[in-house]
Formats: sequence, structure tokens, C-alpha cells
Amino acid sequence: MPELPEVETVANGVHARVAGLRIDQVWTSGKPQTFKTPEAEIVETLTGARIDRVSRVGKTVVVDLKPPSAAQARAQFLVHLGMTGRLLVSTPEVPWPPHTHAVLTLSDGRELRFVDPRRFGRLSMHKENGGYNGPGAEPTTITPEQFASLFKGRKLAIKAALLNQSILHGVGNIYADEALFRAGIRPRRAAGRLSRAELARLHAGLQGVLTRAIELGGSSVSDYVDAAGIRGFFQLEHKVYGRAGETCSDCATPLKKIIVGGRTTIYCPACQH
DNA sequence: AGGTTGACCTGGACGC
DNA sequence: TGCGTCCAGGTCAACC
Repeated sequence: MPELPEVETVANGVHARVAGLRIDQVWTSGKPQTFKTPEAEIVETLTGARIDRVSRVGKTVVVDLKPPSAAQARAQFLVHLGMTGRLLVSTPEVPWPPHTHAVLTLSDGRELRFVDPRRFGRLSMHKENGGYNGPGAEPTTITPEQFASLFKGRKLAIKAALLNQSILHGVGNIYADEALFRAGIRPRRAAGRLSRAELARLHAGLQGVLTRAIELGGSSVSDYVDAAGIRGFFQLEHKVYGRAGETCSDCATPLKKIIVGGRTTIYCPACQH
């Protein structure tokens, strides 16, 4: 579900609500696949730790922890929301939603809850020195030159390349299609065959669409909400994603629906080349 | 090694 | 109303 703008919105919202609080108690569901690091180790590391900062790397929410004693190593609690994951800050009297998989009781009495119906989300603990950097390059800060070099010699479709998190992390199906529309590039073009001008347009289009989406709190297609349960508004500005069967808002040509990299892809055959 | 495909899950929308 | 089918913001292991 959530891509970079949604994850950033969630991380910022959670940070604003829980930074500085201590984790007094941890409950976990026992659903094994949710826990990439063994559940017991996650519970052990979280309990008693203080939340320093909550941020985003790629599509992952990163919770920086301060251990209860200075002798213990610092750790980061990583939350990947998968397709339907939510991180919610609630007061305890609000009933747990169905598919709640982790609940952290905080020192002010509120709860940080991880809810995930489809269970594609993952919870893990990162303890290496240097902190979690994500699998690929960061799209919001990458320079046009670095961006162009990511695709050199690549034969896969540019859309598939944008979705590959080990190349560039944070972009998913919505923002890949929207960025390609802004850049006027067809999704099936070979990544390594794009001209310098096209790569420059794609870099600008991608950063533009991500920045605008972050401003609007992300896209709420069906069930995405931020830490307070509020929907985003960028879906109102989607030019192609989710618009199969409609016409292009720029030129009125019917939009085309194809499959690229196994994912539904929408583009304008007149505006994109 | 790079690239592609199917499996993993639940629930909502739609058609009959 | 109810049942079946298809589809969904994402990975990842297993293949070619």
C-alpha cells in the first residue's frame, strides 16, 4: 500500500505524537511472518526503551530507540507497512482494530499500534552501526546525475526499474506511473535506453510528484490513513494511476492499461513516448 | 547476474 | 442475499 509519501506522512505523524516517550509494555500477536526479527528479541529490545525519533527510509518507518541503560547498544525498530499496514497512536479505551499485530504501551498511557489485515507488513530490529540506510538510493535527495547513472546498461522496463527497491527505494506503483506521465515516457521503454533529456525529465517528474504528494499527506486509495487515522489527498491529483477507462486530462486521448513487471500500469499513448 | 513470475494474505467491488 | 471472481499502495524466493 504505502509508498514514500504515505510512509513519510505516517513517520512524521508518529514522531510528533510519541517522540520522547518510554515504551512500558509490548504485546505481539504471534503471527510468525509479521516478525522478520524473532518476536522475543523485538519485545525484549523495545521494552523499557525510549523513543528518540521516528523517520522514514525508503518505504520503511524507522524508530530510533534509546536503551534503558547506557551500556546497551542503540537499536532501530523498523516497520514496513506492506500493502495494508497502519501505525496508529490511540488511547487505550479505543478498541483494537481487527488484525492488530503489535501494541506498544507508552509512558503517557497511549498505545502505538501496528495493524495489518493482509500481513504483508514486517517488523524488525536493526542493530548495526551506522543506522539503517535502506536497500537503494533515496529518490527525494538524489541528484540528476546520480539518478541517471542508476539506469545505465539496464535492459528492464523503466517502470520495473523504478519499482526495484534495490535501485531506488520508496517508489511504488502509484508514483512510478505518475512520474512517467509527468516525464512523458512510456513505462515499457528500456531503462538503459532513455536519453539524457528523458532522464532529466524523469528525475524532475519523480521529485515533483513525491514533493506534492507529501504536501497533501499522501494518496488514500482505499484504506491508507496516517497515525491519527486521517486520509491523504493526493489521489485527487492522480493523472493516470487508477484512471483506467478514462481519458487523459491533458489531451483527452483514452488512457491505456497494460501490465509491466507484473503490475497494472496506466499511461497516455499520446503524451508518453 | 539480471530479469521475470508466482506466492504470500484479507477484504472490497462487481456480476450473476 | 449470496456466492464466485478479480483486484489491490509490496516484497521475495525461485526460476530462466
